[in-house]
Amino acid sequence: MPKQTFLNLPEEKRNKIINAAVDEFVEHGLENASTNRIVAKSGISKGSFYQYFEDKQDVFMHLVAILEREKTEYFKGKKIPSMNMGIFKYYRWMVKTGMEFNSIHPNMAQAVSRVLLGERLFFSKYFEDVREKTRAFFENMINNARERGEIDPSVDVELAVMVMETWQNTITTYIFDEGMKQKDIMKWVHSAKTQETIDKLLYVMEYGLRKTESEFGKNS
Amino acid sequence: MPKQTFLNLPEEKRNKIINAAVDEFVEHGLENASTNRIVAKSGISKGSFYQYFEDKQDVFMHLVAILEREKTEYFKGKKIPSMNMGIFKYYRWMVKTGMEFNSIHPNMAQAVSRVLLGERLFFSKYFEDVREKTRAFFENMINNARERGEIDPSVDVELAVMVMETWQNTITTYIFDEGMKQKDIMKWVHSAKTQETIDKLLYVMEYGLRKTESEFGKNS
DNA sequence: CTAGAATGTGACCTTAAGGTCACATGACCA
DNA sequence: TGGTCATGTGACCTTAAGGTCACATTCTAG
Repeated sequence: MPKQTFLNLPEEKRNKIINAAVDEFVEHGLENASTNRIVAKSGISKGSFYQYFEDKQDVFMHLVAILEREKTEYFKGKKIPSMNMGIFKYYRWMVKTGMEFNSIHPNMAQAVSRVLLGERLFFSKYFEDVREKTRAFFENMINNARERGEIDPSVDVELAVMVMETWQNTITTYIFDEGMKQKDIMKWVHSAKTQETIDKLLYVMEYGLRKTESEFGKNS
Repeated sequence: MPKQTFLNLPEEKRNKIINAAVDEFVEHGLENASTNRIVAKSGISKGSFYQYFEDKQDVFMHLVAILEREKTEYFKGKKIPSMNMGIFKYYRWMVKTGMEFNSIHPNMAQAVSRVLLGERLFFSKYFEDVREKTRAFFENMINNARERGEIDPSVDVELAVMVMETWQNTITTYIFDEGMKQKDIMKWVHSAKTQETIDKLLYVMEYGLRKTESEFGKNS
């Protein structure tokens, strides 16, 4: 957390520093952010920077705190549309309100989410072709299933591809995040518990996608 | 892609270099990987490194190519369990076979997936508390819904939390990946098409989670 | 055995990072 | 006005990055 010296600063100066840091994190993430560039952009000296913060991680933590505070306020400002709405409606409301908030504070939200959720080169131009191959494969698979009458023809192919891609990435990440903590990853992957978790995750996707668009329309 | 000089090398030497690079990428990702450390670990000189590769990205690309080739071979080796199985069964088989492959080549697979899918600090120890707060919130929400009889009591709470967390992260990332390309992000977020995509994504989750575990059992 | 090409090497270059500190500047009070 | 204490400053430190190149070593062919 920032030192008292920073909190004593006039708001304008504080904002200038924060904004410079936000820009830096948006562009370079946390690890590759440069304190030199931050001080240059915000027009303070290096010495001052270290009188305000421990290091760049300290700045970032402060940023997360600010965003969290503002988000909480924003949510409080919006009254929940109807009391006792179901869990899914509530979740939907939360996600959408969060999206709205992010679009109001695009830079700050992006800076934080870039660091927390990671910069995934998979989606960068360098790997466009790799990604396109996967997507084309899924698309083909879904179209075949439609032709065989296995899934409803009204299903949104693009959406299904997105879901399948997401699910695959989620499971891969899960396997590495969790699996690498284990001493014997092969044993862990083949264990009943792990397989059950994966099965369940896949069933959530399957049942979610089985519902056709027309059914979505009816029930919404 | 690596230069001819690298391809001429004896296999043993090539492997030593590749393994050193893999270790480096696992630990530091692509951008923070150090060629100095790679050459030190693999026991070659800096000059040689630059005779074999353009730069570290070149090494990484080669690594992706190797992994892709080996994965394709692995999949070819496994025969598909039954012909004409449904799309979801096929997807399940693919995901699981992919998992198996990754657990056989944990380092290489992790190096590549770390770079492509990103190192997400959200899951690091620094942000454990932030993440725990979100998870606790979801858990509470789900438990309440269970008590109100809104969702089946047999539903796996931990799994539902995981799905909700994933879905939220996916949507946030999607908004930034796509939204930042637009000139007016607020307009884009509020556009009918964007809202529809989000709605559909949320319905996939909703219908997926609505199905209870007991039903999973029946249909699998 | 030797000439010449191919390969291997590490000292050295520039650049930039994070971080420190002796000193300059300005605010505030006796 | 003079003195003291908080704040601001940027030259300077170490470290390490990516990359180059003149030279050493090894291999190949005549």
